[in-house]
Amino acid sequence: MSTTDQPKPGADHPKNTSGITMRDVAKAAGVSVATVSHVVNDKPGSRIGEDAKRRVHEAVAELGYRPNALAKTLSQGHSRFIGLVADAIATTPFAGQIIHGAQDEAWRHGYVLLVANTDGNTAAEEEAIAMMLEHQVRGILYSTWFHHEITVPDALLQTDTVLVDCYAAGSGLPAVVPDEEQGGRTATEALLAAGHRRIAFVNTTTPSPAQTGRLAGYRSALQAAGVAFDDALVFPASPEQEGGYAATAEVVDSGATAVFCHNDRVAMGLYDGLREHGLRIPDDMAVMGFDNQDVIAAHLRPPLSTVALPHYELGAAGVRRLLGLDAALPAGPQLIACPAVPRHSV
Amino acid sequence: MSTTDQPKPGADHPKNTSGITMRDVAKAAGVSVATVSHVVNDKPGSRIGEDAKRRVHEAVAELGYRPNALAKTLSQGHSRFIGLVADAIATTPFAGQIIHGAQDEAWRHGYVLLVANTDGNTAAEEEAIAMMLEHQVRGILYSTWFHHEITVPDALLQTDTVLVDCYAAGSGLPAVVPDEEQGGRTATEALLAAGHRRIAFVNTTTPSPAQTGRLAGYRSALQAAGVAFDDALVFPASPEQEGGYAATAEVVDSGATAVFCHNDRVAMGLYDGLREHGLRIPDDMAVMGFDNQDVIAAHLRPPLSTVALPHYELGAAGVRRLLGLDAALPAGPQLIACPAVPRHSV
DNA sequence: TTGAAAGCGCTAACAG
DNA sequence: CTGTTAGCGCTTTCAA
Repeated sequence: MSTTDQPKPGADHPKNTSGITMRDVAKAAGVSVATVSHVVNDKPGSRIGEDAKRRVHEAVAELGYRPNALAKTLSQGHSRFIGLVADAIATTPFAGQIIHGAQDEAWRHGYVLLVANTDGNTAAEEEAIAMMLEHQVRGILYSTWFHHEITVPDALLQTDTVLVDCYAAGSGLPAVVPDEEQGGRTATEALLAAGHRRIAFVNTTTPSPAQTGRLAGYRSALQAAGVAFDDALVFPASPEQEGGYAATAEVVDSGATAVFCHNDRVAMGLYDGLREHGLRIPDDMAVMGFDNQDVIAAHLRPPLSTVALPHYELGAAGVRRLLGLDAALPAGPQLIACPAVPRHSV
Repeated sequence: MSTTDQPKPGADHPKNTSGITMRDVAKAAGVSVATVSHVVNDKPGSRIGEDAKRRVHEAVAELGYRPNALAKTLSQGHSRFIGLVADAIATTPFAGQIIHGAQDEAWRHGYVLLVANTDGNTAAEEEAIAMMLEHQVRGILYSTWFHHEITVPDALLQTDTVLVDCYAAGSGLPAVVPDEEQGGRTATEALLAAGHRRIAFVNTTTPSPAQTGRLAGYRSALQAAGVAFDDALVFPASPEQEGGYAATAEVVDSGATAVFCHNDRVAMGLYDGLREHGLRIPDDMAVMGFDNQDVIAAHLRPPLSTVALPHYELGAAGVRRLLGLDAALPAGPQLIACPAVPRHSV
């Protein structure tokens, strides 16, 4: 009597999967499990007779066999899991896009994504990483919903890790982040290209790579265009609608004919302010945003020209980096371009 | 010579996990693997001596042992994975919140989330489900980013499934969806409570549970308050800013003193329109939104009072349902409440 | 061209 | 109280 037909002792868990194993297929096809394994995985260099092959395929179809990925992992010694730990998948659409990009790319290479949210809570983070390690992940993507510097949880060092949308200076860990400076330059260039010379910049008051990077980009674009940088043209504002609204008067008084806003939300606030000043966009004032938050940018009146934060790409590049798929890579964080998204505010 | 010290044949894959197994711990602690298993899992009813226990714990710490969750799954016969297939995790923040809720709740019960995005593509969907089945998931959460009816992919029938934010009429599959009608009622009641009697409703033109449910809620609130329903007070509009903006004139002309908007984006458009009409919110016109899209609602001027779509809760309730944790459940879709989020537009 | 058999790391009887 | 011993489903030599 084979071991398969005697009922397993405590076996009464719900319908797991089909329950058919490779052995069942082997039996049905009249071959050994080794053979089944070979044809199911289409093993290169396996010399299996056409006939046996056919019989196996038939049996697989007949029985509705599904390989058990976990058993495969165990015997092979390495899994096809990639862990993604995020500090906030809920707050903004941003993190969702990182997940999306990571998932698609992982998928493309036969990996599946294990996700965990930590809400920025250290304990949850430790736990999440531990869980991923226990699941033998190929590596971990550690991501944050806005670009900033972090200190790496120790546990991350126990596996291959890629930082996504964040970086850790001395850690030596590979990181993938948006190219804030190029983004700032791109935004400014759009304004310059429309003929503006007196361009205001409403920057955030929050210290961050976005704050310094976008400013640097703004300056470099100005310089490249031969326009002198004027300190009096950059205005600090909280990075939300309220900040943009509040900055309106100053911007208008500065005599600028165009504004580059630190982000789309600021631009949205500014739209309101400008309207109250009786100014039309883009005729009286051109405005560029940043982030390309669809809910906002695409539906303001007029639709907002902006620069996109490449979250999807960050996620995708993160897994490529983890899998060692990208060619020669620079030292330091890998920069992902922020493309212009022209609409009608310039 | 034990089998452990001879180098494995083709073993040269990257640093997986620590690489130390239970056997190593057993050896170091001078006990058997069974004993280690018992203490590591703190098995109830296992009578292990304090001393042995201590030695095992020490060895675990010393060696940095991590249990291999996959091996555990294999030997136990069932995994701690829950699959989440989503049609669009990127487009809106909504799907992200479903993932978040599902992840938190799964976590709470010792499960981990496997996510897959399908972009609504049937082939990707089949593939995603197959992959989850192969990973022996405990069950699958099939979710959509907006509430609507779907037809269930066959493959889903092979495991326990819960529909999240969608439903399939004859399928018999459990579903968890937002209570649109209660939401509509809640929104309307807020307006009623502020003393309004002539309340307009800008509804979407898209047929959906949201369209009919919110309208039903609006009517029932009116009726409960003894206000006659007036067909001339409901206006169709595309469910975006543009729709709300376009509906402004009609709403104003209707003589309504308050409006319930199908969603926050419509409300945002209406804000613009109202402003152009020189009307103040809420003094000249009170407005209620729906969805509670943070980027918008919290930052309009004045901040928008609205009703929240409970995406986080949908995800969480989905896994609870899947795990059979919720008490007696009604036939038909399980309704999740849409709570009011009062701000300053009423 | 195919099969037998030894594991992968862990759990779960069952025997001492 | 603790150790032995079968497996879980699959891959992979190695022999036939």
